[in-house]
Parts: sequence; C-alpha cells; structure tokens
Amino acid sequence: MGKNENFAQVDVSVDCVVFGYDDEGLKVLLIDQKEPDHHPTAIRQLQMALPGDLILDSESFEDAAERVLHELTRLRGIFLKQFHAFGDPGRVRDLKDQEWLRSFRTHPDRRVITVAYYGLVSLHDHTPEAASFAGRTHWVDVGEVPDLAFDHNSIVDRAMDTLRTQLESHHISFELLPKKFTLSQLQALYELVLEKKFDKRNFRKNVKKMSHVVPLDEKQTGVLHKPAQLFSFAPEAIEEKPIN
Amino acid sequence: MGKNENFAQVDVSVDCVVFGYDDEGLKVLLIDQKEPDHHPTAIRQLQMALPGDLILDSESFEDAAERVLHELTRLRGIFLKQFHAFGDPGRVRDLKDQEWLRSFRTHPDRRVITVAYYGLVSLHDHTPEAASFAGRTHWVDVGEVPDLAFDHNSIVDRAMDTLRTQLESHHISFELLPKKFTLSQLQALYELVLEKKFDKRNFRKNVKKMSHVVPLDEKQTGVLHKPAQLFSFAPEAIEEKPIN
DNA sequence: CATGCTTAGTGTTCATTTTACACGAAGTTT
DNA sequence: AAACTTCGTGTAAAATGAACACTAAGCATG
Repeated sequence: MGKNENFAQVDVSVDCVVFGYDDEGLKVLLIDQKEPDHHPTAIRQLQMALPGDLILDSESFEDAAERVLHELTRLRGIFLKQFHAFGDPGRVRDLKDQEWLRSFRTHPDRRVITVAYYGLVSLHDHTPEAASFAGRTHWVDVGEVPDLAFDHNSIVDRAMDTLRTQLESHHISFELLPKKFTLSQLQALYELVLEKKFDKRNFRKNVKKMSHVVPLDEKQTGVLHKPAQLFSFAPEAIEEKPIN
Repeated sequence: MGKNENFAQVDVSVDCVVFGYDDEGLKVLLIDQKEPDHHPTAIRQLQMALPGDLILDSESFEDAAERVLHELTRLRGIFLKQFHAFGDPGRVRDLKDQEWLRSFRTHPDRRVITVAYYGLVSLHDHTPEAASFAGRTHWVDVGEVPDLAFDHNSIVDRAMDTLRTQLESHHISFELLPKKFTLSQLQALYELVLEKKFDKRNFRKNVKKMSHVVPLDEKQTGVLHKPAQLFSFAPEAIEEKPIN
C-alpha cells in the first residue's frame, strides 16, 4: 500500500440524544434546523434534528459533545455518554437534507460520520434553559418524535435501546430525577423506560438494598395527599459493596 | 456559524480486536507493523498493532472492518461488532508512532479517529489462516499483550471489558467455540472470560434451559477418556421464549 | 484382560431470592 | 366529618441458586 490510496475525505460530527424526564414523561431534546439564508422559508419543509455539529480541530469527542450541546441548546454540565458511531456513506445523502448541507457546509457533498452521545437530565427542578433557547429547541415526547434530518431517527432509536439496557445496570436513573425524589417517582421512571410494571412493595424492597439511594429526613410538600419521604442519590456509595 | 470554521481535518480508520479461543486459552490477533522502507530495521523497535486501516470512500464501517481484517490477516466472515469510537486528539501523537506515520500516511500529522470492532473466532476446527499470514500475524494470549502502537492497548482493554459484559447477555460464546462443542468446553470458556469458576452440575442445568444449545447424537472422538456428548448452537432458537 | 487413569455425567438438600397480594395511615379538599 | 388520594408496610408460597460426591465410559498399560 502506498501513500495515494483513495481514502475517504470525511467530516466528523457529534450528535446528542438528550433525554429529559418529568412527571409528564420522557422527552428528547430536538432543535429546529437553521433556515438556509436567501431561500423562501415556505419552500423547505421545517425539519427538526438532534443537536450536533462538526468537531473542532483539537477537541475530543466528549468536549465536542459538551460544546455543541451548549451552543445549540444552552444545556451544560449534564450526563453524556458515547453509545455508537454512525457512518453509513449514504447517511447524509437524502434529498431532504441537501439544501441544508449546501447552505451550511463547506463541503456539502463530503461524507459525514457522527459519534453519538446520549444525555440525561431532569426536567423537574429548574426546567433547563434548553426548554426554549432562541425558540428553536423542543422537548418532544419519545413517543412522538417526528421525521428528523439525516439518519437522526435511527440514532434516537438506538439511544433509546441503549438507555433501556443501561438504566438498571449503570446507576443512571438518578440523572433523570430531581435531586430529592420519592420512590414512586423512581418507580414511575423505571416503568416508563423499561415498559413494564413493578410491584410497589417489591420495588421498594429492592431499592432499600441499594446503598447509593439514601433516605432523607424530609417529606414532599405542596402535594394534595399523604406526602412521601424523599430520597437522594449518593454517587460515592455506588462502588461500596459488602465484603463477602 | 459560517462556512469557514476551523473544523477538524480527520482521517478515519477502523481497528479490529479479534479474539480467538481454543483449549490453550483466549488470544488476540495482532500484526507486526509494516517496516518503513529505506530505514535500517534495527533503529526502530518492532511494534505490534491491531489490524486496522483507513476507511475507503464509499464504505461503511462494517465493510471497512471486514475488508481491512481480510487484507491484513486473511480472516474473513467472522463475527464483528462495533463497540467504541476512539478520537482523542493525541491518540496518534506518541513519539513511537511518528516514523511509521511519516512512512505510510499521506498526512502523517493529521488527526486520526478510529471506530473499533471486536471480533470472535474459534481456533479449534481449522486454525484460521490468520495464524501466520505473511509471517506477520500473531495470536497473542490476552494476558500477554505487549506494548502496541498508538492507543491500541486501551482499545484491547476496552474490547475485553465489552466481551466480558456481552458474553452472557448476547449469546456470543458460540462464536468462540467449534461448531460442535462439549459442555466442558463451554464451561471452560465462561470461566476463562468471566474469571470465575462454575459448579459443573449447576452450569449444565442452566445450559439445559437454553433452547439455542441443542444436543447432538454424536460424541467426541480422539480423546483419551470417556467421550463427551457434542452440542451445537441453533441461532434461530435465540428468540424463542416460552409464553408466560 | 485386569488395573489404573482421566474426564463425563447425574440429584438432592438447603438457603436465598422473587413473586404475589391488601389494608390502614397521612395528608388535602369540600 | 366525610371523601379522596397516594404512602407505606409484611408474609407466605414458589422459584431459583448454591453446595456437594460418586458412578460410568473409554483409553492405555502391563
């Protein structure tokens, strides 16, 4: 093999599938694609997309994901984890995406591969700024994700699969809950993501075995029934295992 | 954002961490890095590396992984699965890798990101050709992997973690065994990969519950003791679950 | 052909974990 | 005070997991 083979000229992007959770359900954070200048808006159908963009020169994937997410949605400092790289040669070749590429990319015909991250954030406490940054971000229910730009629908689907398989094994449910949460909230989250029901008493028995879920001396307020005890998450306790 | 930002110029490669298994243990497939021409061999220390190379223009990651693996090791048609993308800006900046990059890459200073695949193959039946293709491939015991080029040691480590977590949940152990295998071989594989011992009787009870492990009317031959019954793997039975 | 060697193959008991299941308590609203 | 809503709890039965030892089958040897 010499020096002049036909290796791919490639742009590299990161895309973030950010899941937000509150009592209304599990949402995905989407942005409206920028409108190309000098084109009548009406001609293009509005398209939503995952927050994502090309990586910069000396930036790791992680750094790029954090930067891009912040630039496009104002969200910052949330849990983010790489889950898959998407690189099919045709993934940005769809007709619906051509105008946008020609407007915003130096090399609109260049192949683009993307490293995808999933993110988790609680929508309970302070609704994160992303809720309506520049009027161009949207929290969309995971069951109602519209047709998205590029192959972003597959990316969302795969992120959802990843979330499902990692929710139990990776101690990440807490990223989706308020800092102080009730066991009913935790159970509702599990039931929503894993799409199955849990028995209340058995669920609570199991939680009591998890040393990283700590009961607080505090109760729910502002609720129209018996207030529940609040719990919080102690990250440092995750690796504490009893000595067998 | 305009058209002329400082986006990364990037080369994209795939790297394969192929695990081979036989009665002697679990091995990783490595290649000797090509020697730069016109340089006295003695100056460079020999370096081993994962089989990997830049992807071509219209080639998916999967296709690239299969092609590169075949070109460099003659292995073909094995189980391969993407597990992580590695993209740290410094991952090909180590001094030890500079001479090689300058000899074999059109843009030796360009950032290189890699999409890593792990592969599984049985070394029992027909030792795959990779065993000594061009005298430049080696099956190295997973416990004795030397210092490798670039960040390939981290890639191997992460592949090993992935194998450990997916062995039980993804029905992949069979990729590492001969088509007809004994339960003792299966158990030895589990014990080696998961680094723990299983009780023989309990292990066999569990296997009998797996509908995709089917007993054959056939026994081991050429063995100097009581021959064991042979089993094989029925991929189509994996999704068969009893109706609860 | 008898003995010894090596790995194959099998069942039961006990401990632990998982499942199924219903009602009084603590607040709020009217 | 009565009605409403969610909280929070225990027990028994079933299923699963863990521990444990001997006979069987084939081969090699003298």
